[in-house]
Amino acid sequence: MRMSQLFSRTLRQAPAGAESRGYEYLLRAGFIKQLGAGIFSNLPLGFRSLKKIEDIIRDEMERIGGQELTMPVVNPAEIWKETGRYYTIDKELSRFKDRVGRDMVLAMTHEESVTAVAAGAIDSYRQLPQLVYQIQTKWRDDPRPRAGLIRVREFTMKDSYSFDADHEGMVKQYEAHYDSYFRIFGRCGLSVIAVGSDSGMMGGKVAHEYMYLTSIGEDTIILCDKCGYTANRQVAEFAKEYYSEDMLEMQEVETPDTPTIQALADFLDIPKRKTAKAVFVMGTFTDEHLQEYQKLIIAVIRGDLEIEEAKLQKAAGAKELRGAGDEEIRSCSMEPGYGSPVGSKNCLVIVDDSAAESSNLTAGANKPGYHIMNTNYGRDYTGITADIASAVDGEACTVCGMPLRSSRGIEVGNIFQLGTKYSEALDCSYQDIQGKRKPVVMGSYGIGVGRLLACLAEEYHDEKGLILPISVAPYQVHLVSLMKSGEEPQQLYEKLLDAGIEVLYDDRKDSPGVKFTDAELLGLPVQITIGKRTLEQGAVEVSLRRDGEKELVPLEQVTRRVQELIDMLSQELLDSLSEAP
RNA sequence: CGGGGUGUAGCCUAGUGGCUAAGGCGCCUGCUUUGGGAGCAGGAGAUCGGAGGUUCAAGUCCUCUCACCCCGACCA
Repeated sequence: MRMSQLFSRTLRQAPAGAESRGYEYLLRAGFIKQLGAGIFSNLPLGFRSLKKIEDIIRDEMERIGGQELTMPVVNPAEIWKETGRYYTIDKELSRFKDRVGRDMVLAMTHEESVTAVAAGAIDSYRQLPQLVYQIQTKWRDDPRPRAGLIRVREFTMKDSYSFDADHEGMVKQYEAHYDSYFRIFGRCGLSVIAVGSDSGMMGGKVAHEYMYLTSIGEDTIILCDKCGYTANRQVAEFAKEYYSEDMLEMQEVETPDTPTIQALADFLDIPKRKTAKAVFVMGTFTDEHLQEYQKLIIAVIRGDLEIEEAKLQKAAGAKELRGAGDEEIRSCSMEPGYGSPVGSKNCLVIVDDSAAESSNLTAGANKPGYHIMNTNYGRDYTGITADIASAVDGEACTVCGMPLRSSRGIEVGNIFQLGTKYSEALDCSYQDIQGKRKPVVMGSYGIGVGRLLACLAEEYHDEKGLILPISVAPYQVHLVSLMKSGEEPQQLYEKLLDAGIEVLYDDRKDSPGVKFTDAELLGLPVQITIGKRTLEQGAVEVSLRRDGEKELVPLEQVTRRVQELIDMLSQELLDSLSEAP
């Protein structure tokens, strides 16, 4: 490609709102262009990178037996009603009616459609297992898109779906994906870790997320450096210490101006772990007639710990949670700041095991300025016990007991063991060897392609611009010509093309400074500089973007030398694969 | 959906209610220049996000509205 003809142009200044360096460079280098909140165009350079990522994904999907197909972005709402997601997913799922008033949705993922397709295609156990995948546009009307390509509303996702006769088969395909994903991310040059995760709206039990660890990430990961335990904070567990002793009589005490645990502990001069904290939230639930209703939830946890909302939501079985207002709390006979489940009415009580298993905790008296000492779960109040505590730095690992550490990360892929949720809802079944009809057992597996590129831009840049790995850079070579006349640059360009090398040829009439700066901004792995000065020695300069060290290469050896460098860079990425966990 | 912020040319910015809306980058033409974002001269490009209003006079003040960004809620 000639740079003088390139569709996009580089920007000297970053458009306002480019928060991270990776995003800034993608914009300035002309990879992407924003059209609306969370809506981007992929310009030719960005599109080439995305295609390279997609081809790596295709390669690896085919390796584990995947067959590519595509499914429609617009779905009749009917199948989404049958699986219930039409009702359980909120505004994130965009709905509309077609011209005759039929309910339609924009697919945010394709479990429904793939299951409907498979229902017609699969009849017999002989056809199983199956694995199909697509690289398709998804639309999710996220309430808050942000961070450039990290969190968008329209995006390209690789999604694959496995179909098996039984759980064991599904686990096999799940494990194949588990390894395949490391190969995919590795070939793109991105280091990720797999962490146990919440299955969220997908349903199912076992799930992993592939996280790229970065300070700009929006998920919090809990890890154990000793034994390798990793989990999203939403589901991360830790070893809790209980403090059990003989139960004492409840006793009300006056505790003025102590609406927080800290104030209470200071006032009574007791450790926080001797207190019980009550957190009030309103949960939205769906009854058997699919009618929504709200109910106050009081979450009780020992005062030295914090509530993890995702865990609480799951334990309560609520569709969504929001903070409760003071009046809502009082209407259930409790008092904000001095609340406890003792004497509560008309609300759902969820008790963390830390509070349930510890004795004689000081809890609110449900009147301002008073607390009750020596409350005990089971004797003084009841409720559902569950683990609703948030794992934080320094808590003990459940596996090995060593202190846990937290880190920020971005989810670039996920794998779910779905089971039969969708196959049962949409009647996707097969006949087994005994002629018995059974639902197929499914798995679903996603990779955000654009998000992956965004993570790579985040990982691979310096103060001058991008330094994308050779496997995903839009071109392999940036040929910079400083000549104002002469045939040599053009001839070299054609020679490289003939050798099958991907070249971006800067044939513009700009000054050397402009060209070098742009070459650094785009950051193509190999740079060739050809100018009068080099030609006097019958040579060109060749350098790698990542270190900038220049070598003089005779004209007739350029193609071979550049090919060597490309092979070396490619091999490095492949070599790193064996190191994957 | 709550809180905060910003909308002036392709990009970044300036602009006490008062003359024809200013500058830098980029763009076009010509000349010069060519190993690190060149120089000179000339030029194009803005219904100041939109709609109402106040005023002799609105980019500037008021109301409404739209869009985008950030924090939170939410989420892959």
